[in-house]
Amino acid sequence: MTPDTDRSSADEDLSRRIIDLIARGQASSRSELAAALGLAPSTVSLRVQSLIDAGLVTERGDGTSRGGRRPRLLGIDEGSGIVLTVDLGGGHARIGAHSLSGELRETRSIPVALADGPEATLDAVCVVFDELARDTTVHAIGISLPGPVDIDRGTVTQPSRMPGWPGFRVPDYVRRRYGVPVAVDNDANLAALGEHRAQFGTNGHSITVKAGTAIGSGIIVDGHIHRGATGAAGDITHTRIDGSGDIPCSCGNTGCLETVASGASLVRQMRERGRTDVETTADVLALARDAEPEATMIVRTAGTHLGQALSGVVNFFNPHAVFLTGSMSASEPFIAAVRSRVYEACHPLATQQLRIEAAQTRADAILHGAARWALDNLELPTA
Amino acid sequence: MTPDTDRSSADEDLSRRIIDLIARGQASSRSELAAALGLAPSTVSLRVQSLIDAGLVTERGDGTSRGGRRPRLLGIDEGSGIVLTVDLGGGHARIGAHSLSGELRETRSIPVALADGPEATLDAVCVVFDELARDTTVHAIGISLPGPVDIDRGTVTQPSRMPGWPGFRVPDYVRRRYGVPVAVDNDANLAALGEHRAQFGTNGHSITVKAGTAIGSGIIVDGHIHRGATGAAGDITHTRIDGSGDIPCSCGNTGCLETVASGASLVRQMRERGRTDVETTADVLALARDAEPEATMIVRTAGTHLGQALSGVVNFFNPHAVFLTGSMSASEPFIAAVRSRVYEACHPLATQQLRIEAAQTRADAILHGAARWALDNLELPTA
DNA sequence: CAAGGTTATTTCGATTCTCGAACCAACCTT
DNA sequence: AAGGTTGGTTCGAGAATCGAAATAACCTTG
Repeated sequence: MTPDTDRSSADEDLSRRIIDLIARGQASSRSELAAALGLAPSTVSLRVQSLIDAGLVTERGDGTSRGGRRPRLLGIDEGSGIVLTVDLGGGHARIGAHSLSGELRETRSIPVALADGPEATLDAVCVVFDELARDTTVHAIGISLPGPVDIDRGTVTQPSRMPGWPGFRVPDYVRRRYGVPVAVDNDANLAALGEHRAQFGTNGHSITVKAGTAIGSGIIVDGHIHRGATGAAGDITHTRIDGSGDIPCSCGNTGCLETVASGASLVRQMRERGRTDVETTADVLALARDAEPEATMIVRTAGTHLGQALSGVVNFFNPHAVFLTGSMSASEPFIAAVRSRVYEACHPLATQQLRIEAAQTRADAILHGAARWALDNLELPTA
Repeated sequence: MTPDTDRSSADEDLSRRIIDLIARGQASSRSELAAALGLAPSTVSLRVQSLIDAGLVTERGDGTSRGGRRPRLLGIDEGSGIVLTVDLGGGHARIGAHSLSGELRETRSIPVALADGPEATLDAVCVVFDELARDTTVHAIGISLPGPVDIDRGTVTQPSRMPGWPGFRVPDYVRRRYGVPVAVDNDANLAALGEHRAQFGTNGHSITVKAGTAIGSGIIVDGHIHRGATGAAGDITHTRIDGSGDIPCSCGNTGCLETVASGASLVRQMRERGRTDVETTADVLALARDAEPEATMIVRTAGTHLGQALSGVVNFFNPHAVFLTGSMSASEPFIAAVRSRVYEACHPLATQQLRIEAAQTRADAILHGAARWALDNLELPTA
């Protein structure tokens, strides 16, 4: 239970809402902003001016008249600086440079070994950061870490998987180098944030499921990441699935979703059926894409199982949308099976407005989310 | 997706936080408030004074010195007025009078027929309200309705169950009579709010499950009710339970939690075993309390099934606590079974701080929640 | 028991944010 | 060209907060 440590003052909030409205194209002039925010035109004007002075917003010329003076169009100042992000994975880091509106402008990929410890890993990333920021200024940095993260401290919490990392304050280390706000979170949460904000902005509830070799999810409540009491929220991989054949799971129980719907389990199922040429999730998906009957059936069944697990979650949480990412989300039969099962098993009131879709932000969902999260933590002018 | 319709201005928020801190005993003097809120002493002093002037806060004399001047103790002004609440149920209405700190001072119960329509029902409730408010003023009113509610309009949304109610604006009708803010929500949400606020205040996440003849739940995210996209959140009764015997459920599917763990299903199970003397959930619980082996076993099994359903929810949502209300929550074997299954089936990180307990607020959880909700909607002085 | 340190609260300008009303700017229609 | 319409700014007023200093009431200690 966190105390009252609002990172963002109430005053910064207005600046943030203005930027959000502009970035999402929901308001493009001062008067539209005033209408959308319900504030006096003068208030908005002053704030917009300070955002322009800070290099965050810029004027884009005049719009078309609606019977009177033409509005002066506003846009995010794309030229004044960038946001840097990195998605730290097992063997490599994916690095992104974004415009101030969050748009991904450039990506790089470098090999990293997390086992070398945080300093070595982050130093390697910073080399690329420096390149990307060569002739521009950095406004904020967002970092995605694999596994549970303590947001307030910016540390990895799971002692096991990443030697040297637990307790190491990632934001402090990186901030010392760039002097800008550094925001960290885990990959599942950031993918969810990226997709959600692209679709709904800072309203609404959604779940973003990553279905690949493993299965994980991130939860967005009212436009913000729900991390739960211990930062463990979003774990759906150990949901018990009926009729799953009681296959033992790494967690010690049997019948978990993971054992029947993860990419790893699909590979296992194919090999059990004699297809020893299959070695990765991608192999299974490739076969299914070629309409190989057995692979297609197995992928569909996995979708049904995931749909079964999601139906419980949808009934409980009643989101506006469920987004699917990860390699398996590229398979139409998979998505169709998920959809079918959820709509069949859920209460009509819960599905009446529910969207179930492949994520739009695709492969770089995590980088998009990291950029959003970094922008959420941007220091903004207050008047 | 609701637009920017903050019911409570940012200015009222400070007053609300001050009252909350005082009511929960987390601050009892101006200086403690200033420290807890991170605000200047002068700011707090001014606001406290206006709350005293409004009759919401009062001075309770001096505290003990800690080496200097003694603090002037603050308390909620219990004498200046009350909050009225009503829990509208199928055959009767439970009515409560609360102090301004939310404490339940007096309860009444009257028979009502919801089928008579909203006017007749509410008029009957108001007669009791008038009695309870005879020599005092009413500050706010909270109303619990059975079934889904549109919070913004204050209407029942399900066309089926309550003839004459759908579309009827309950708050408007009652407000015309008393001229104070009237807040409505459904029973599950209010029970959850009442229990959560009593335990955690406006922080933290929890689920409150009502296990009685039927099973329902309310969700609290960060101290506030999570209603979901269509107001349907909290539905766990149709979670599919493994090894449940595929009993058909009212929802059209089979194997729902409801078919194996609801009070109604316990009665059915007992009768199937030849105990035709059992007619209600209470009968089953009475037998279990008397250590009747079959009843005890059935209750335990129901607890295990509920625990199974909750384990999925706990992994996903990662709450600080799961509270149990309803008649079955009085059974220790039931709670023990729930606990046992959840701790067994959940990821350790999700259960590491998890509390699973019978609700403290007991029978009047809904009235407590209605009072909290009403107080959340109280109109407060802004300076 | 008086002096000096400590804690609690209030007083009092200064600052910041917002508003509303008037005003200016730029456009359209006729 | 006149009058209406929309977009935006200027400016004084009001509200909320702050910081610093003043005041109040207490404790400790020589």
